[in-house]
Amino acid sequence: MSVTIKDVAKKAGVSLSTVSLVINRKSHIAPETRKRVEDAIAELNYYPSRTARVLASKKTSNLGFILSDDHFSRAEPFYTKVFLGAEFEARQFHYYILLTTVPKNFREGSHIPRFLLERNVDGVIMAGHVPQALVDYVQNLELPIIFIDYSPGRGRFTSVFMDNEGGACAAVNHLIQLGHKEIAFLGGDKSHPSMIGRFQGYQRALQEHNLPLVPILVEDDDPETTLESGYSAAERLFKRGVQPTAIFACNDAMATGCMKYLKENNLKIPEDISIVGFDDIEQDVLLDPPLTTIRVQKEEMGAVALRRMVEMLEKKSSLIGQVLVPVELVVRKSTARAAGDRS
Amino acid sequence: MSVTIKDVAKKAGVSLSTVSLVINRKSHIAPETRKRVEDAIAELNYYPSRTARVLASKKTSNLGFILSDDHFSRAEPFYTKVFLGAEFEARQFHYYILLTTVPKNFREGSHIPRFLLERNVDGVIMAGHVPQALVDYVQNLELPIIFIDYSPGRGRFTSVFMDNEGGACAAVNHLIQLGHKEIAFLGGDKSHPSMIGRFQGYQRALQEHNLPLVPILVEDDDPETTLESGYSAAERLFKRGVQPTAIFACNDAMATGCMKYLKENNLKIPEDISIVGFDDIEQDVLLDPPLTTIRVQKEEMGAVALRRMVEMLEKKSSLIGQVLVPVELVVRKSTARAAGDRS
DNA sequence: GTGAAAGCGCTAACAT
DNA sequence: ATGTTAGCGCTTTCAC
Repeated sequence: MSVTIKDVAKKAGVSLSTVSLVINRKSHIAPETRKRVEDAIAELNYYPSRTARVLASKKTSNLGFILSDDHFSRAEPFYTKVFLGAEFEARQFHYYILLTTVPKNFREGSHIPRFLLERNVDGVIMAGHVPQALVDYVQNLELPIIFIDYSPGRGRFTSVFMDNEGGACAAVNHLIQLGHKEIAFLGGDKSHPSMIGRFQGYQRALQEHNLPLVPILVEDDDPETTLESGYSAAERLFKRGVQPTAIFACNDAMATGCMKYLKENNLKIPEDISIVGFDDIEQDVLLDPPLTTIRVQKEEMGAVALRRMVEMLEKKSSLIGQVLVPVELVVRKSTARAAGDRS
Repeated sequence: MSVTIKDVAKKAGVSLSTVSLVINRKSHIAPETRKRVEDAIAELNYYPSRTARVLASKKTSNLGFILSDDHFSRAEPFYTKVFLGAEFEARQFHYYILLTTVPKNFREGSHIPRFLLERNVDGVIMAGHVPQALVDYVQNLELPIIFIDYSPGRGRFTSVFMDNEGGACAAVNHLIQLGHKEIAFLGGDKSHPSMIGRFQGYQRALQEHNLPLVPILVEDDDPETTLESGYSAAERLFKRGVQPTAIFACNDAMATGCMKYLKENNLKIPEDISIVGFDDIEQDVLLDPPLTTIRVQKEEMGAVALRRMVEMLEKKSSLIGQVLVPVELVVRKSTARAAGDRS
């Protein structure tokens, strides 16, 4: 078979346990002994058998990553990138990630991820909306959990979010600095924490600049936040006879739908009206004009979650709470100085 | 700790190996003994330790799944779905899938997937274009490999493809049955095997119906197959003064670009001209009109690859060759009976 | 600081 | 058909 700890021990002229101690950096080993062992390892190109270590040490060095299937296969690869960020970070800590999906209508009695049944993970990361029944199941196993872009209704957990409020605030500040005073908010799905956060950011920016919150400029009754809802929300907004010089849309999909409406109604972007979105999806640069938006660091969200998990596992520090991943304003061509502004 | 094979043996009043034999369905066990063991397993809610099995049996029950990072995080979740299909299928065979990405510019000296260094997989599946250096590395490890939607230049391998030629042929047949006789081909990236296959399907369909291949109706000089190349290819085509009544575009992105050009030039779809694409990407239904296309079963491609891998592993049958996953015509609103046709 | 030895939970000959 | 036993490659007391 392949080279084992025994071979290393023999080559280095020490015992098995010494090699083990060197590998695991436990207790103190005489520098020269350590060197001999390390040389032997290098020469033999030795990699400890993960399986044997797991069996002997009672920790699996595996992490579960659970997503609902519809989230994962969405056209916008948000969660794919989150996973990528986590997987990349996991390499550093020598964890394997076992990725699996559960049906969005998961309930008691559904197929349970194998790595849970076999108790083959040290912890699990769940991204996006996951079924409560699954959360309960994992909790019963007493496995540490980290949520990404989600937090279950009951219980206290650690969750990683993007900075929705800060991002929205930055977006609206950008508009204000361009001289806009009549800034509409286009939103939807008011129950979603992200959407709530973004609306709060909108409010905060206005407030900080002593601009009034004009209810008639806020259009967020749609239950969805899609391209279509952006279009119809814009329609409803303008049918009210308002004349905003700028619009903050709660995400890029809605911004895109809104732009479609504006164009069809002969409003020039950004000459007549500026618009900024949120998310920085890939299509943004293909729009005409390219959309100013808030960039979300999806990979970083995954990486942060992974580091948090490792902390919980290794330092036993079970600090509970939210982690906010910073976002960033990306200025493209859909925003310009307000007409008539000469500040 | 948790319940072990020992507990089961004691409870069932048999030896360890009997339990092991029952679990692994090897040799024949008296039906009643088997029943006793199975009852004990059920009662104790016993799951064999995967780790211990791996250590004792020399097979990892893990499969590596490698993608290049840019493929995986594309906006169109093609490979995500392929992976999903493989992962889902893997559950049935009790394999874990270790998913990782490599940079597209991977070369000797790059970071090598950990599961390869640690020899912790029984085989590897690679999807999309993967670096030759990696392929060589895996081959040196003497691990079985299956490719999806790709096949390396040198060496003989098993690859899973979609049925490009059959799909293209079905698409063009559909047009012919609608009475079209002047059918243009819009393609690009002539070096890509998929594009070659699709052009062959176009040819075959014409041939089967005794229609001539008119070179001036073929426009495939663009090195890309994007929305933009679809637009410019259409432009070049029509600037030649031809008047096709239908167009087969080699993928939906090009079809979309082509539609944009047609609309700008006041050609009505499908009244004046029919168009069919290939891929069935999610945006198709949002187009105006919704695009008739060829559906590719992405999940099935992953599932097929996985089953093939399991066969290689378990039956040692190393049948080498291509596997074609069937595709399917999806008729929407972009195709209609040819004007003036009354068959 | 280093070595000896007892497992970790299972499989796989080999006996019976 | 079933039991006995020797590992698989490593970690981890416990001596020295």
